[in-house]
Amino acid sequence: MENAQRGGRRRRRPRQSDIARVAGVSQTTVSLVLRGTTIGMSLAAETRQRVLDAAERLGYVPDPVATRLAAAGNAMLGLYTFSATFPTDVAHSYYPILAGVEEEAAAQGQDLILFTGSSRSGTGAGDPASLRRVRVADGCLFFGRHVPDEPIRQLAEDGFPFVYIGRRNEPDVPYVGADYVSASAAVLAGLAAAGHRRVRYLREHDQAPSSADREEGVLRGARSTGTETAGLVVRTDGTGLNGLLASWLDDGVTAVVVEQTDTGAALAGLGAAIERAGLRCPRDLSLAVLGAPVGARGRAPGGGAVFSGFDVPMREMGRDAVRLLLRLIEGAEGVETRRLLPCEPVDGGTIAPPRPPGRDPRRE
Amino acid sequence: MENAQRGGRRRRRPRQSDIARVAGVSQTTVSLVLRGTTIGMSLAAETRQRVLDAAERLGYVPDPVATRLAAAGNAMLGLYTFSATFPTDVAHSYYPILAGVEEEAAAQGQDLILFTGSSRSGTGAGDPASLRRVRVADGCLFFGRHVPDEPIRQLAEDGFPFVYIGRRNEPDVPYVGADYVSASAAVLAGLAAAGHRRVRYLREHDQAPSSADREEGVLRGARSTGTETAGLVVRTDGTGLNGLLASWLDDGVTAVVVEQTDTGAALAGLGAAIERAGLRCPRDLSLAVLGAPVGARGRAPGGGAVFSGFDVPMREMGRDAVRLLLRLIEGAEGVETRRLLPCEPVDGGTIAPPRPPGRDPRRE
DNA sequence: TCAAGGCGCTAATACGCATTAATGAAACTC
DNA sequence: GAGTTTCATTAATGCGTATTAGCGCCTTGA
Repeated sequence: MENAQRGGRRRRRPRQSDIARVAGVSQTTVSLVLRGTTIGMSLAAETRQRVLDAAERLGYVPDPVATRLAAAGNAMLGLYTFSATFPTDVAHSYYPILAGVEEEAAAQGQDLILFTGSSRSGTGAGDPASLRRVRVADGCLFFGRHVPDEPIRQLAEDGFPFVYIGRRNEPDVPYVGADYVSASAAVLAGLAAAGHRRVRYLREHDQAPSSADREEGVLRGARSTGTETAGLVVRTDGTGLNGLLASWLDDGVTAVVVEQTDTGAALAGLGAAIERAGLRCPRDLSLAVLGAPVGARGRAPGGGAVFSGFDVPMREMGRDAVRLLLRLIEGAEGVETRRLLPCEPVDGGTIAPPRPPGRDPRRE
Repeated sequence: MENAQRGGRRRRRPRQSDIARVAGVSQTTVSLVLRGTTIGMSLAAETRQRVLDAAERLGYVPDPVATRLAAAGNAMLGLYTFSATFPTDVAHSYYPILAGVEEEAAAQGQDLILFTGSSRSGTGAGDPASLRRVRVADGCLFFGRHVPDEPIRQLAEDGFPFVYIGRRNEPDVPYVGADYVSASAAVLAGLAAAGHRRVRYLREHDQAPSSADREEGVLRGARSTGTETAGLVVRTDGTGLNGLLASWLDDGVTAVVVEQTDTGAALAGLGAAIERAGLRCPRDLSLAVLGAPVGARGRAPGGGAVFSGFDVPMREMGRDAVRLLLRLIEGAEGVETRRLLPCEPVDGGTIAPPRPPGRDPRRE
């Protein structure tokens, strides 16, 4: 239909059969020679040379499309996200995943298809029709905080290979996630070691496995270190943070732990509240961030210090997800299909010993 | 060979012949129905519906490779870069292009295939074989500072549609670039308006169209504003900047213009030298940057001000390149295939009137 | 009643390459 | 010299889709 080659006087690209004619052999022989597939085959050196010469003379280059068709597999991995793929505001947060995926895919000789379906149809991210498109790839990676279960189950039933980036609760769903539980517990341990006993954990309202894991880690860490757990967990939609902050100070809270999600709303809001209150960190209040994306870590309010907490190994998650997906595609047995990667602790400058009891930083 | 289906229970992807069997028609009919190619054909509405139902039920998606082999389009655009696609250090510099491309591709209902030049063959980025893979897409976008000409010419000869992101010198090569010449000239005009007459332009050593354009713009701007052109252009490999800076001050230079490329080496080096010399900007020296990527603009040394200069409309270049490519794919006539987009001037805080003649900022 | 034409659908083929089964010929065995 | 084993090559087929050239049937007009 729109094949440009039909133009007319343009010389058709030479194919194997052209070489075959020139060299006086069959197309099969040409394929064998050029492919180097001497497995179980043997070719006369003289014939091989004739073919190579002819190929050289005609300027033969293999057609990658035909090659892939014949090889019954198209060496393409899909990447599908349930949020719009590249929204500007989360760019920094998800970019390392993409970078890691791309990097490893390239290393493995796979091309990457970015499915843009989520943003297109407008019917929301999980549109089943758009999701089905991923099947053009040999396998697919999924990521995004919130995910529709049903269409995925369909794919799973069909035996289509896929891997989530991020932990999932559904059984039998392969994923590569981050060990938020251990990392969060470690942060609480660090605060306790610095002397903090009254802490608040500020998290967003929504429900996602990664949020649940952080909360679990925080609670676990608090319990095992003697940190108070009453009132520890606080949910926010990003509003009323001024009031919250004030009440915490009234209560003698000396450290705040903040969940960092892709939007970063909680942290940004709290940072603004702290600056408005004229507080300095960590002198007046210690601060820790759970899961700042590597390389996009912000600066603490009023201080310019790097946030203490931990980094999420986004890039490595992307890489590992590709490796796992390829194992699944090749049908490997006995692969561990649910992996949690350790998070890198960050010893920033926002944790200090607590201020003396009774001292109200707002009075100074 | 690498046929993944053998795993056992994985259901093969349904093809048109499967649909045909279920619907009780021929594969041809399935193709006609799904393709919507009713040109000169007529199909019973009832038959059409049966086919559509079967396709839906089986979860059919067309194989992009086979589709291409049969000389039809598959609604996929390629994106190929000659540097590794996502090297960490240039991440911020190229990301907006990717974002723009993705955004527009999604809006146009096209998926995106990321081809990584540096992939399997290991023979380097411009490896011809690796480049040919792009043909599985309907068309392809290219970007990267340095580019091998020959393989591209091959594609062009075959009538394969492609667009460069970034200006190219070769005639007949479609591109979407940035108007560095005008933007650079405008920066020089701005410096002249502030009173600067003795200026230096620091550029990197390599040769790329975008660098040549900036230099041309600088010279043009200098000539038309009475700025000295002798010794204006200085090339650097990033070393010896301390000495350079000292000699400039000796010569009474009051402003420096720096080329910002994807590596940002020149700017980073100069910034360090300025800080080491204890200078403040713009009090002691005015500074302008040619082509800071939007959103990743750094801060001036010792001042914290935003660099004056101009922004490169990377995102818009990405978007426009997609639009142009689609026009080429559909074979539109009379399309302007070589486009330069205007750069956004940035009135930052690093340009001030020159210090009084004879005053040496190092003595203070 | 017959040719002309429209309708609804399919058989056959092309796309370019990889792979398997098979063939003919030469070399070797006893 | 009949049977067996290598060796070198090829015919045939498949990969999944698009397109071309019909085929049989039913109307229509004369």
